[in-house]
Amino acid sequence: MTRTRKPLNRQRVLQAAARFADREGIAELSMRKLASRLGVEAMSLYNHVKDKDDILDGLVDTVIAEIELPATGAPWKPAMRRRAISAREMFKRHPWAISLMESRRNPGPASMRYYDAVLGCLREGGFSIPMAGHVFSAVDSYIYGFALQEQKLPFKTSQELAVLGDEILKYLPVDQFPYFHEFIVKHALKPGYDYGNEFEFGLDLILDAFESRR
Amino acid sequence: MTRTRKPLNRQRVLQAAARFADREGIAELSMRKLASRLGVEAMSLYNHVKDKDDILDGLVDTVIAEIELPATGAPWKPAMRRRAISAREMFKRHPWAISLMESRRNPGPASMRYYDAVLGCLREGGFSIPMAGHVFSAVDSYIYGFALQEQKLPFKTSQELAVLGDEILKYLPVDQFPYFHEFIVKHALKPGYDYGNEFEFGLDLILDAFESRR
DNA sequence: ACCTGAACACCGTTCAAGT
DNA sequence: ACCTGAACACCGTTCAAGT
Repeated sequence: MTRTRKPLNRQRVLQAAARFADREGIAELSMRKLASRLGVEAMSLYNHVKDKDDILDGLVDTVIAEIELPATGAPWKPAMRRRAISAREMFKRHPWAISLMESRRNPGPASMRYYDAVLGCLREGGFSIPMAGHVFSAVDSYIYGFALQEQKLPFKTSQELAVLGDEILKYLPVDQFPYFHEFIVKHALKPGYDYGNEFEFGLDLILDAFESRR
Repeated sequence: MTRTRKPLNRQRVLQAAARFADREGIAELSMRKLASRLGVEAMSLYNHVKDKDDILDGLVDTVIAEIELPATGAPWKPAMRRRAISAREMFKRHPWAISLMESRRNPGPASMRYYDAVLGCLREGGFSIPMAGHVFSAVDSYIYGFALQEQKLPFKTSQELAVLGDEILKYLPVDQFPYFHEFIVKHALKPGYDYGNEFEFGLDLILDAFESRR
């Protein structure tokens, strides 16, 4: 009995790798498991990608491609705002992406298009070259760092925090950590607290500051 | 022949792990290699740490402890500025730290002290609790994200870029990436360009913005 | 052209056995 | 109390052999 199957290719390998990482986490991703997900042996993957590093580089470019590009010629501020929010949503969908960004140094085509579109939007929006560099650096640093912090937090909302509740206060003696204790009790535990809301506050603060310096 | 040697302990294991990561990179760190660096077999490490995750958690706390804490009661702005610069220098010393921050979720004592000191400096500096939360979130996001970007860059200065030189321009056709091309040729390749200088620009932009909203 | 079995040099971790 | 040898269940990658 012969089974027919779609032949593999680089793109199908990368798509499967992204799905796997979404579900199981990037730490679980191995050549053997990925291959078995594709109904094939690990060694077969090497016909379509160079090695595991190549897969990881490819994954970074795949997720960068999901970020909404700012339109060149559109008003720079709402355009930057939208692509920042779009980037953050991508990091929420693929929590493993942030750790991959860090370790990968080879930009793929989607990353190149991203860089060009952001710089283009800023240049056409009236920023000098050095100033466009400042905006790019500050805004992207903020996006990546926020995504990293959001992921690192053991809780995101007052509800999640309330579940930990007394547990967490035990590790937070008021005499040793008075300000941290105050922050948790008087602020983060209050209904409606959601760390995620901080994102747009900081983003708008940065964008406003650049607007007045343009 | 019996060799006497200092008995191991958790702290010595963590110190050796940090030195190893500084020299060889975090990806190279294995229980076996670390043990051999300490003149012992891998299994011995399990007498002093729970497992490899415990070492990684410990490493995060070790490097956080290297960040200069803002003094409570000191003027908030220079204090925030100094600790931000101190944090960035720590990430330069330990490039592997940023990737570890991402994956670790259990804050150790040094991280707790850090949170408390930063919040304390802001509260005593006249910020309301929610505003202190805004500052903390924005500034720390910026620090982590900048460290991540700096590490991801294939070049940091115009000199390093000049070495890549034509190599890089080959992958950057002007018709396909006009703005990126412009940025590299007219700005980043100019003598004196150093991406590291962006750090304080963005930092001061954020601090100034918060000052006017305090 | 694509896939595979066997092999190599690694991992983290456990467990019983040593001192 | 601390260290170790052997073992287990994994890794990524190569190579020659299959179709």
